[in-house]
Amino acid sequence: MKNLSPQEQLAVLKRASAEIISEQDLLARIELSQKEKRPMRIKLGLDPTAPHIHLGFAVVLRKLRQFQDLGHQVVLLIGDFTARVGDPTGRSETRKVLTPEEIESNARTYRDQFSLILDPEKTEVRFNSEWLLPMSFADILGLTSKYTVAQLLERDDFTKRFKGGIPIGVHELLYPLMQGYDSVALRSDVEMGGTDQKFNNLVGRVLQREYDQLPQIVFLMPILEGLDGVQKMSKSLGNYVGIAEPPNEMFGKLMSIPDGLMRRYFELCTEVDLAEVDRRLAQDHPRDNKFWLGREIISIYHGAAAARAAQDEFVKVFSNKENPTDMAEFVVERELAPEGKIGLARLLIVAGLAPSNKEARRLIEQGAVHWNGVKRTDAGDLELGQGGVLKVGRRFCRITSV
RNA sequence: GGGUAGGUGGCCGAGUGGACAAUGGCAGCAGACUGUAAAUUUGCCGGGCUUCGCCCUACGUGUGUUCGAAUCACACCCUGCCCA
Repeated sequence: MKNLSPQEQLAVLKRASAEIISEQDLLARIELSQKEKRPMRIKLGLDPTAPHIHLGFAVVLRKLRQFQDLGHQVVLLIGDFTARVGDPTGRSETRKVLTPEEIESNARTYRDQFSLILDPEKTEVRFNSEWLLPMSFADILGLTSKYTVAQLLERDDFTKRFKGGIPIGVHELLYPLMQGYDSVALRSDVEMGGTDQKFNNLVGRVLQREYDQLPQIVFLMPILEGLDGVQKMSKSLGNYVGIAEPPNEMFGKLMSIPDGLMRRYFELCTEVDLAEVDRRLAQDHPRDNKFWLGREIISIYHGAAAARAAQDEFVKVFSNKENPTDMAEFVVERELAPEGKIGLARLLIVAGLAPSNKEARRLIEQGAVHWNGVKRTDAGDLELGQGGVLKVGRRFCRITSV
């Protein structure tokens, strides 16, 4: 793939991208890179607190992987400094400064996590405290003098907050500048991000010019909607599919996306030809198409065999209402069940199937709880006998007693 | 620095001395239906318990007034807006 012409590279890269600022610049930079035999430096900024990669994040990472396959250098920038200073929600706790050892161990964690998609050999991991921490107030004034308040307020969310009377911390105003300065420090040729990063990434271009560098190309990927189909996929919203999740989990979650989102997922999460997708979406049963989608995505991370098995398991459990092949196990200690009996509500709690007694009783009353396939609506003592399968809503747990 | 409005459960947002664990909406959870989709519909939605009931903790923080406070007073903290 390395030997592709600049035009061909651009064609590969454009697939599923949202916006490239600008395409001409990118083409020219690729040409420059070939002429100078110097790989382009592709920057992606990351929040140090999110080492759990989901499909939405993978959209960007898989694009980075393409850059690598085309022979370019990926630089993962961990915003450890930015994160420490930044606390938009205004919690009072200040994050502690990382020790060199912690930084090193974090860097390893990142490499491990990201190597599920990226080629670790071609990935450079950097932390922005490296250059932001030593800056003096004079340095900061120098940096801030290169930008105006009006320019910063152009950012959409700042404008909204400003007009809506929602507070904006001065330090928040500085974020875009810090991020932009990262590009200067890294001498990045391309900065990758979701469309929500457009403003920040553009600041990098301006600052690079100020520091006599070629402005980076801003390469934006679409933001993938989460399982709810409305909000962006994110860990904190809980509407995500992690790429390291077990195949069965992934399959189940993917089956719950709205039908209308299937094409989008095909486009952003797989390499399947979109013409083929459109053809099948138009004629086949949505359920079958969603099965197909699930298999395609899972194949990327777990292989085709695992994907197939995940579908079979899904059919077994949810279509045929059988017990899953694998389920969580919980052993009831003797103290908990003196005479082989335990309160059902109590059992749900200790087995981690309900967060509180109240919630457990609620679930029981509402008919969400089955013991060995029989619905139990009594929160009272349960005869454990030889043990059995406890089902609460969609979750299963195998119970055994000692 | 002055004036003014405000801080309520995951979010939005009512309540302005007792009937308030706090109307309503969203989100969430569970049941029915189904393709673990959508739509629809029903119930739940702070916690504990010996659960048709009882108890504890909660309405920015702290004190106080009251038989009784989310609601009143005082102080403090925080935020918006206007003026300087």
